[in-house]
Amino acid sequence: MGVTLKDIANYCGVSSATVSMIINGKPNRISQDTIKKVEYAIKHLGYTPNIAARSMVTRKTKTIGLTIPDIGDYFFSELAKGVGDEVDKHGYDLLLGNTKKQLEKEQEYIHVFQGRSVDGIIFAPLNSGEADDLFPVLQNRNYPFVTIERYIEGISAPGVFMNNFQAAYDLTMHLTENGHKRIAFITGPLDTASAVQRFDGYKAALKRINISFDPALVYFGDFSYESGEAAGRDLFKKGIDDVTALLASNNRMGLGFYQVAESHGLSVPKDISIAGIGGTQFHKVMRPKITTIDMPIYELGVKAAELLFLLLEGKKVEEKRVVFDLPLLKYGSVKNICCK
Amino acid sequence: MGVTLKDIANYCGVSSATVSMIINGKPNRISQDTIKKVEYAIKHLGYTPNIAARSMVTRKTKTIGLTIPDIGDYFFSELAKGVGDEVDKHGYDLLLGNTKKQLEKEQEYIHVFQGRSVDGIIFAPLNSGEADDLFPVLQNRNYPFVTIERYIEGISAPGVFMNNFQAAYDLTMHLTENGHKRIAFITGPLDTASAVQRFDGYKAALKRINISFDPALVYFGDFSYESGEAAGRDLFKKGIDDVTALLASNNRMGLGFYQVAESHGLSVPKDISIAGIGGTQFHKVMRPKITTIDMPIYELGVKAAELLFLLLEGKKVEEKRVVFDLPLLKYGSVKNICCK
DNA sequence: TGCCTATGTTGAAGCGCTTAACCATCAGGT
DNA sequence: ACCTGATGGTTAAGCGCTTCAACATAGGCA
Repeated sequence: MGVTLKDIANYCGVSSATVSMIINGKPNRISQDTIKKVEYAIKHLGYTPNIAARSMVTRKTKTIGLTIPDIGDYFFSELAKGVGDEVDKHGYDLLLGNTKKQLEKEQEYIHVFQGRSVDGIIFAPLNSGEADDLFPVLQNRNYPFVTIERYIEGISAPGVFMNNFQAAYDLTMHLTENGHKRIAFITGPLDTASAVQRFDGYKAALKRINISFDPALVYFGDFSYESGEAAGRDLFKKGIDDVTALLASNNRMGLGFYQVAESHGLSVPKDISIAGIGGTQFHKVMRPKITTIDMPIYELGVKAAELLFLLLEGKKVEEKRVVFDLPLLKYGSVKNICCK
Repeated sequence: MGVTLKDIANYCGVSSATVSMIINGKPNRISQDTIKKVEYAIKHLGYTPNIAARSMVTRKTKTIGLTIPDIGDYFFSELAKGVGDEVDKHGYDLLLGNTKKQLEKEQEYIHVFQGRSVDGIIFAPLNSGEADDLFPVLQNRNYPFVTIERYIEGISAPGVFMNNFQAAYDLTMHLTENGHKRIAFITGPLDTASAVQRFDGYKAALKRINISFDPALVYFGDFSYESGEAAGRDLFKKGIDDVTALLASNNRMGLGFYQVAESHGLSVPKDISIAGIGGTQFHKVMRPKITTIDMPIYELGVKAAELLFLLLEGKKVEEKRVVFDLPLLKYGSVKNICCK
């Protein structure tokens, strides 16, 4: 079907080895004449190297596998974008495995990726918080891979992480600095490490300034819009009382809470302040703009890929685990109630 | 490095041909004994077929290439999800090419995909509205591919499309049925066919009910949030006058307009009705819920992949171009001003 | 016994490429 | 005339798999 090396070798009256060397820019001594001839033939006949054949012998596919729990979700698609751009920059291609948040699917893709001899794998966070037991296997086989936001007990795989603790801590401190003392909190799904870390950050900040932690102010969410709404409904059913601020473990829940608050006739931030940790794009178009923690999602993806390429180059990477601090973005959704 | 066919052939004391046949479930006469033996060895030694080697001889890679202009955009990631799920269902894998909205990148990926011998390609809409001149080339080579929302002059490639005309038409009619006569319109980028079609739908509906088209009511946008805001600012600078409704070519612009309207002290839909065509996820969390055209983005992706697989199976596909009608979702953002 | 058929398995070629090892030619030095 | 070292190539093996023709064996039948 396609044009092969041999075809253009014949066309030029040289051996296919010669052509191959020219294509790969080998430091071999080949006359400018033949180079010109071959290059012309390649253009003229429309030759594209067969990557499969090439990788059979080089044992490199120039392909990276990426598993994503839900490519339709903004967080993950943005992550994929970061990974993809970096991968592209290195001249590699991306094999995408959408795991639908299922651990089994992820395992399946590990096999697929191995069958396709990808040069490395990047594992995006799995919503469920489960850790794949194939990771140690990969590690033993010395198969290069990088994880994103995966806290796995017992093994320390290379990976990039976000400082979830600091994010929640900073946001809570920001609220208290503005005079808030009774701060409600919506958790993420507490079977995931990142949600727990955010919860811990919230508690630690309270402790820091000697506000005692009140379990009654905690609402258990799962990062979904609906669970933010539910938290709102719960809170307003109980009565707001002295609660002056709400901290959401992510902005999607913050938005859900916000809509419920507004529909209860409350105005943000006049009647209640809202802050949330990022990870969605909603905060970009919310009015008032919500005080939030910005997540460098794209950068997380880029960094993960960078890390993987360091591994691929066989460099001794001393910093195998990169933790991203998350910057606080102050907008109008937090009211200063302290010193007026 | 990995375990090969030969390894397990040796282990079992049979030839690799036998093992290959067993793996591929060939209708050959092989004794249950050897089958059992081989299957055990495969499990035991942890064998994974080398796909590259296989596809060298079968000339099939079980891989689909997908080009996407911006995987970080909700529309495209949802599309990718639909494509991916269908591709997965057929046991194929997905090679993702993020083109960053550049035609050249898309062309690059066409070459990459050919080099990787993908079995077929799916081209998502390119924002720029440009048509790749490699399409005819692919067509001549009989390379299976499917386009999504690409209106290409001169060639009729297989593809899936949305009825943009009908969407704008229906929405406009809905507004007029609610008594609106002066309806402002924000266009998409008019160098894309889909934006033009929506514009045409708007105009056709007006004509249908004998409202004369007023160019002064048209604002030129580019599908971005900011261009919606700009339209809003423009309109309020000129003065609302008798404009009672706004139709946005997509909801992202509708949202931008909405925020500006609210900041001008207008309330939706009391003071102005807003409707927009979908394609973003914002309308899901906007309050009031916006009357909109729902885009079956995911289904679009699925259908595109289905179409491709029909092509791959060599079936004579009579319906090579599928047009999706887009359902109208009526919510509270349109006020009835006709008969009260 | 001889032949046919069914059954189970193998040998070897070849997919398109890379690469190590080898060969030919020739100018220049001695 | 002979050797030497560039210079510019070629040959052939082999990557891991599939596939097809061919082969061995045994049972059935005349």
